[in-house]
Parts: sequence; structure tokens; C-alpha cells
Amino acid sequence: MNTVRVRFAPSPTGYLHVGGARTALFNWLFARQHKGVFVLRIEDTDLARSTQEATQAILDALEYLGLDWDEGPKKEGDYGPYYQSKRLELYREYAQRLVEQGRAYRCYCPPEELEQRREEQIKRGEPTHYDRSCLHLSAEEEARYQAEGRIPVLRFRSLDEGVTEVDDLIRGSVRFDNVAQVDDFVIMKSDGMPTYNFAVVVDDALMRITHVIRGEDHLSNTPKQIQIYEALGFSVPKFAHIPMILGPDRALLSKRHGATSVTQFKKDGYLSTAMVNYLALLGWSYDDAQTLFSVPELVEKFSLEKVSKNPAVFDIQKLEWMNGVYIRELSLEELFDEVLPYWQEAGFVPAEISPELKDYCLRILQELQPRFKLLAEAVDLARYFFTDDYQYNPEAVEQVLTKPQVEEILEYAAEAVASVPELDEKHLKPLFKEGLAKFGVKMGGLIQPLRVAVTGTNVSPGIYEVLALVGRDRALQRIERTLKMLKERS
RNA sequence: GCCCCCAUCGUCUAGCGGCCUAGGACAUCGCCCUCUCACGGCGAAGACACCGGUUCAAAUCCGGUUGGGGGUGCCA
Repeated sequence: MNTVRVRFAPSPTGYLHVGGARTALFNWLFARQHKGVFVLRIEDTDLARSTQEATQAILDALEYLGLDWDEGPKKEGDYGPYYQSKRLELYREYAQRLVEQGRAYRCYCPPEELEQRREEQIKRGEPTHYDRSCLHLSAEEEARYQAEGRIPVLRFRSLDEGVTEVDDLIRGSVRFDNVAQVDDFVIMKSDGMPTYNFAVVVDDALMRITHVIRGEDHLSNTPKQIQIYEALGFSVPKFAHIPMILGPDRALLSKRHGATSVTQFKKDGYLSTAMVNYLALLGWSYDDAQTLFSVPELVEKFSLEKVSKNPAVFDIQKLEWMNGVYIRELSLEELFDEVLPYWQEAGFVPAEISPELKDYCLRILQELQPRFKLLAEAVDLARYFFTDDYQYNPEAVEQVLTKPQVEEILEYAAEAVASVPELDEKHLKPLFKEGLAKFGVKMGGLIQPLRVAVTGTNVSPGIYEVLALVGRDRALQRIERTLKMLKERS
């Protein structure tokens, strides 16, 4: 029984995109389920666009998602190195082998000229193919080109007949006509770096990858890669092309659709559990009933057979809902750990938290827990618990504090708050109720003004809980302050 | 242009010839709970793209059309 070996091979040209994260997740789940190996390989052959920062960002994002790799950067295995830029000798060696076999040749055609020929082919309704003008160069011609300072690329000599079949685990058999679909593509660039289609084959073969799970955008290039596998005598891995992720406009998901970087989702306060659960459901499903899956459950239940074939629109609303679900599942201690960085950044709490302060935070979180979907929201929701320095919400003031008798009502409420032995529902509610008849209002008519006075807004946890947390002194001060503000307004 | 993939509620999907008057989840809209907002509960609305076949029977199989996506790069 061969062990399953899969890989995620991002190119470090930017942050980890949710599409890439989903691909990484599917590979990881497949590896873990089969007790296989998950390899991380950095495809940094694009010298112009690859950066060290991007590599780090991708590593961090994977760590946040909990997708640990068995071989890769900082985790050397038997098939390294795991950066393509450190594997150049390998590509040159195999390229040379192809040249010797007559399956690769140098091409000196200038890019502009190639572009022109391509346009002409389109005009004539033909597929766009390299015309092989450098296939049979004489030694004299080569010498002349080199004297001109032209630097060649290496092209793969593709098959002249037949069909290349991709046996895809998700899509079944997909057939490509060799002549019409696979032209003599470049395998080594003039800067000496391999192209994607070549490097990916050499690496996947040498790293003994058994299953290539990747985005559907790679399906059309697969016959090219298979021809290389075969030319080099490598065994061809199994392929599984997973559907693309689209934006709401059904175009490929990209930055212009908003946040697509995993790092950004983390900053906004998405829990990795929610992120992973949601991503797993983009293109995969288990049955007609279950939508919530823990990571161990995903490892157990995931299967390529149940990956869908059609592209999926990224639905941020569903992700948000799911994040709310996971926030509510957290214990208060866990929620505290998640929210703490946000509160610290907002200056609500210091770096060092006393036990008393932590207890206060936990009590706040108990009230807030069912009320937010993103961790970042915990800042605005909790502001009035930590500081008196907040603005009154204008709509709240307009809606609630302009009603007749508000000042009297607030004064009444203040007396109640001041007189009660304990700031809780048991003691306050009877007093509040007594006042209702006097002012001819219902409970909301008293509580809403009080809420705005004490929190600055008309949306908060239950008033008794808020009062208990804010405390008698602060509550009375704030009512005083509100009364003063109202007098100044009129 | 050429080639490949795909097609069930707005979205993610279940469905692999009869169990479907098509199920679930998000979103939407009602109602309940209620001091506001959430949470929670109940309910409603909402889809098999179209046209031909095959079959006793099709969302499910086949072909076409249309639509969407991808590839076609010295990007990956």
C-alpha cells in the first residue's frame, strides 16, 4: 500500500487567497484522512513577483487555519528542497534529458513576433500554436542568433498525433487532442527558470506526489504535463480538479470583490473553525442535512467523490453566520482569549489583566456572546463598559430622547437606581413598573431612555445586566450627563 | 478565434430512473419570545435553463441550444 502524498503549491506573489486556502484544505483533509503526507512547496520561479513577505504571509495563514504540513518550509523531509528556486539544478537536469531525447529544443523567436503570429492564427480561426520555426535550426543559424545576443528558451517537443486522456477523480475522463491542444510550449525561460508546467511535473514526480488536487483552472494544462511525465518516464499521479470560487457576479473571485485574503479574514475576526468549516462546504458537501462540521469530523467525512463539479459563489453572509455559530459555541474563557487582542488594541484593557478585570470581561462577554458575528465587532459593542468616552448615537438620541417626559422618566429611573439595595432585575423591575402608570408608558418607554442614557445607544444587552456591569456610580453619572445634555439642547 | 469544464431555490447544496406534490443551510419575509438588539422557536415564499430524444417512468441517461467558468503566457 503506497502512502498517499499530496501537496499544496502556492506561488508567493501575494497573500493567501481563499481559493488557495480551500485547495490547501482539501489536500490537507485528504492527507489526514488517508494517514498520508501533506507537502508544502513554494513555487517561486517568477523572480519578478515572488517575495519573502508573501511566503511568510502564506505560512502564517496556513498556520491560522490549522493546516500543518509534514514536509515543506521549516520542515525538511526526504524530498526537498521545498522552494522551487532552490531546485534549479533538478529542472536543468531533466530539461537536458529531454533535449538529449529530442523532446526539447532551443527557440530564439522574439516574444513580439510570437505575439504577432498568435494574432494571425486567431484571425484565421486556428488554434494558437507555436509554429515550430526553431524546431530544426542548423548549427549556423543558432550561431548567428547567439551572435545577435538572442537568448533562447527551451520548448517541449509535443506529440504529433493521438489523444491525451486525463483521468480525473472528480470529472471522470477528459480527452484532449494532442495536435490541436498541446503545442510546443516553453519549459525553460530565457532567465534560466523553469515554467510552471515543467517544474510542477518534475517536482510532483520527484516528491512522489500520488494525488494532485488543485483548482479547475489547471485542468486544461494537464495534458501538457502528462506528456512530460511520459516523456521523462515518470508515473502519472491521480488528478482531482476542484471547482473554482466565484464572486457574487459569477466572475472569478478576486480582490475587487472585497476581502479575499485569509489574513484579512483573520483580522476581521473570523475564527479558524468557522473559516475551515465554510471553506470545506465550498464545493463539497456531506449529505442533505449537515452543515456544521468540526475539523476531526471533516477529516473523517471528507471525500473527493462528493466534491461538486460546478463553480461556487463565495457567500460572505453564510460565513458570517457560521462564525456567529462558532463564537456562541466557545466557552467564555475561550471567547475572552479571542477577543482580548481586539480590546487591547482599542485601549479598553491593559496588556496585563488582573483577575478582577478578567472577571469583569467574562461577565461582559457572557452578555455579548450571542450578539456578534465577528470578533472585531466586540470593540464597538463593549465600548461603554470600558470607557465614558463615547459618542451618543444620533439616531438613538433622536428616536428615544425626544419623547415627552424623558427627563422626568430619567430622573425617576435615577432615583430607582440610587435607592435599590442591589442593581438587579429583582429589585429594579418593581420600581420601574410603579413608574409606568405615572408616565403613561410601557416598559420600553422607561427602559429605552435609560439605555440610551447609560450606553449612548438604543441597542444593548438587557438593561438590568448592563446596569449591573456599569455599576451604580457610573450609571448615575451618565444619567446626570444625559439630563444635562438634554437641557442644553432645548 | 480554438479547446476544456459546468448547469437544481438569490447563494451553497441533497438528489446518482420510480422513495420528489424536489430535502437541508444561509439570506429574505411573517409570527412567537421580549426592555432594544441579538440568540432561540414556529412558519412562508423561493429552483430542476431550454429543445429534442431513450424509457412503462427523467431533476436524474443521450444529443443539441443557450448561459456561466476556465485554458490558450518566457504567470502560477
